[in-house]
Amino acid sequence: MPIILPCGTIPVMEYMKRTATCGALRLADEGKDVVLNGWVHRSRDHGGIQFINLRDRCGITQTVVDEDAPAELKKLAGSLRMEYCIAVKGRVRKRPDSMVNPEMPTGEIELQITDIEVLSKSAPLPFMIEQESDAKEDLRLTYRYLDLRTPGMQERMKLRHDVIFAVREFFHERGFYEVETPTMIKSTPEGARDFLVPSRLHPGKFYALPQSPQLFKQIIMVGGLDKYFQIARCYRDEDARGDRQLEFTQIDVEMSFVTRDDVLRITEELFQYAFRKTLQTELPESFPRFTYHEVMNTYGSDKPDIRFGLPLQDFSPFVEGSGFKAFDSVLEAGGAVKALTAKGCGGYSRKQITQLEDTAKIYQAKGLAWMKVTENGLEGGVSKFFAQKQEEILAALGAEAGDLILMVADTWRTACTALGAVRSRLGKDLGLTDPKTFAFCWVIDFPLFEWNEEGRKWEAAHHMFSMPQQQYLDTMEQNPGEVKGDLYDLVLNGNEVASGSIRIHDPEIQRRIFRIVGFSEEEAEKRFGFLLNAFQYGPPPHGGIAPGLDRILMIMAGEQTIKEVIAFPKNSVGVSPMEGSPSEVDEAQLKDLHVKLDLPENDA
RNA sequence: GGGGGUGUAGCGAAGAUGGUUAUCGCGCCGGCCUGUCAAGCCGGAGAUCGCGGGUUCAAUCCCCGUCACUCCCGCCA
Repeated sequence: MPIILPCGTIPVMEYMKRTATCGALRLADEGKDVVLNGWVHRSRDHGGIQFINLRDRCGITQTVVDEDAPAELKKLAGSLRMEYCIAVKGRVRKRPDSMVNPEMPTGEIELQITDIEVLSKSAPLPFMIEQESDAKEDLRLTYRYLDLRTPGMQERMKLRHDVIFAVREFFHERGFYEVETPTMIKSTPEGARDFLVPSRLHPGKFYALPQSPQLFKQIIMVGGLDKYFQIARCYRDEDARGDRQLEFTQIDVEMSFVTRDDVLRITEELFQYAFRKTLQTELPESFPRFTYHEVMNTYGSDKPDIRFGLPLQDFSPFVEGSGFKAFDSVLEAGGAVKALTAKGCGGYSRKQITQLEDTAKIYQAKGLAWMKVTENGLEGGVSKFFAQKQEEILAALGAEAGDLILMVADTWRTACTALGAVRSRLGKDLGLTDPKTFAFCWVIDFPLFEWNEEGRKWEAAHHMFSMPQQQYLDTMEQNPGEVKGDLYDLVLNGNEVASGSIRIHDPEIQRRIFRIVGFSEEEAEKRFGFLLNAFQYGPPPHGGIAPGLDRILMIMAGEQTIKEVIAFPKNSVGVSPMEGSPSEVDEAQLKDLHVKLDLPENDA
C-alpha cells in the first residue's frame, strides 16, 4: 500500500512497491520485470528450487527462487513462513508446458525472483488461510482479520460491495436521494426491544438505536424529498439466529405518490439489476404473487420456498366417517387436517418417519400421521381408517404407488406450519433446494391485525402505520381479524428478504388504527407525536419497502448464515470475540451517565 | 424462557466396557530433496481430554453441576 505523507515531514520508509497485483499477470506479460506485494500463501522448498505462492486480494501468483539463485536470496527465501507479508521483484516467465496449472488464472506464468523484501513477519497461525477456513466459527471471529484473508471471505466481501454499489447506482439513476437518518433516536417501544444509550447531558433520559428508519423515512416523505433510499444499519435487541444479528443492514426505500404495485415493480427491477450486475444472473421479468392465506395453505409458511412443489392439501373431506377419532375431534373443534404427498418416499423407514414427526413437533404438532401408497393401495400408519375412500384420496392428492402421505391435524395455523416445516425438511432431504436457483415471490394481503390471546387484544401484525386495504375502510372496527393490509413481503428461497407497505397518511384512519389496537390518544401522542404532528401538514400518500441486505447476500453467496457476509458479525450470543464486546465500563463512565448497575445475584 | 448438539495438542478430527505409552491429518521445529502448486521423504516438540464435584482400587470415558460455543422453538411491529 502506498504511504502518503505531507511533503517534507517524516521520511517515508522505502520498500519495493508493487507494480502489479498477484492476480494480474498472464502469458502476455512474459519478460516483464515486476514487483509483487502480498502474503506468503504456501511455500514449497525442493532443496534446489523453491516455490512461493504469493497472495493478495486479486489472486495468487507462483514465484520461484531458482537453483542457481544467489545463496543469500535462497537463504532469505528459505526463512519465509506462512503469512509473512513480503515484496518480491522478478521477471515474468512462461512456465514449461507440463508445469502449467490450469486451475489458476495466473497458472501459465511464474515470477522468477531476483529480490525479496520481508515487509512484516507473521506469528504461527491459529488456523490456516484456505479457500474456506475449517476452524470453528468462534475462532474465526476472534481472528477475523485472518479469516478475512481467506479467498471465500474476500469473495463475499466483494459481492457485498458490488451489490451495495449496484443498489446505489440503481436508485441514483431513478431519482432517489440517499438520506442518512440518525442512529440515536427516541425510543418508541413496539416490536423488538430497543438498544438504549444513556444521555450524559440529560440525566435519566435515553436515546434508542433505531430498529429501522421507519418513522424517519415517512417524515422524509412529508419533507417532500419524494424518493428516498438508504443502506441503513438497524438494531434489535433480540436473540440471534442464523439469519438474524443484533445489528443488520437494510436497503431502506420509501416513495411518495405510489401504489403497492409501483413498489413491487421497482423492487423487482432493483433485484433484476443487482443480480445481473453482480452474479450475471437473469431473474424473471416479474415475481409470482401469492396471498398470505394461499401460501399458508399451500406451503405452510408465510415465506414459502417455491423452488419445489410438495404442496400441502386439505384432507378434511376424507375424515368424516373414517372412524379416526383424532382427526374427527380436531375438525369438530374447528381445526384443519392437512396432507402432504411426499413423492417417492414410500420406502421411508420408521426411523425416517419419526424424524419427520420430530420436525412437526417442534412446531407444536401433536403428531404426524402417515400412510404409504403401494400397488395395493394405502398401507401402514393410519391407512386402516381410510381404506374405503382410498381411490378418492389418491385421486385428490395425486398420490401414486411409492409415495408417502403425511398428515397433521390441529388448529389451521399449527397444521399448516407444522406440515410446512416437514415440507421444508423434505425439500432439503430430497435435494430439491438448489442454492444456485433464485426463486423470488411476493406474499401479499397479510392480515393487518393479529389477535393476541395473552393480552386479549388486537395487535398490528406488521406495524401501526400500514394502510388497510380500501374495501375494509368502512367496517374495519367490526371485525379486525378480517382486515387485509396493503402489506407485502418479498421471499427468496424460503427466506423473508424484504417487507413493506403502503402507509397511512390520513390522520383519521391512523386514529382508528390506534383505537383498534387499544392505543389511547395520549399514548399515541407520547410515542409517535412527532410523526402525527408531521402528518398534520399535508403528508403525501407514500409507501416503501426494506430489503434485508445481509439475508439476500447470504442467499446469493449460497451460505447458511448472514455471519458469512458480514465483515464483523457478533456470535450467537451477541458477543464479538475479537474486541470483546460487550464489556464492562469504568465506574467513572457510569457516573457520568448517571447510571447505577443492578446486576442479577448469580451473575459472576 | 425452552429444547438439541459440541467441547480431546495451534487447527480439524478419531478413540476406549472405566485400566498401563491417548491416535490420525494439517500446522510448528530440525534434516533431506531441481518443477511443485494441499509437494514429497525422515526425525522431533507439542494435550492438566472445557472447568468443578461425585462414584470407583482406578475417570478423558459413568453420574451431578457449571462454563463456553452452536443450531432450533419462543421472541424478532
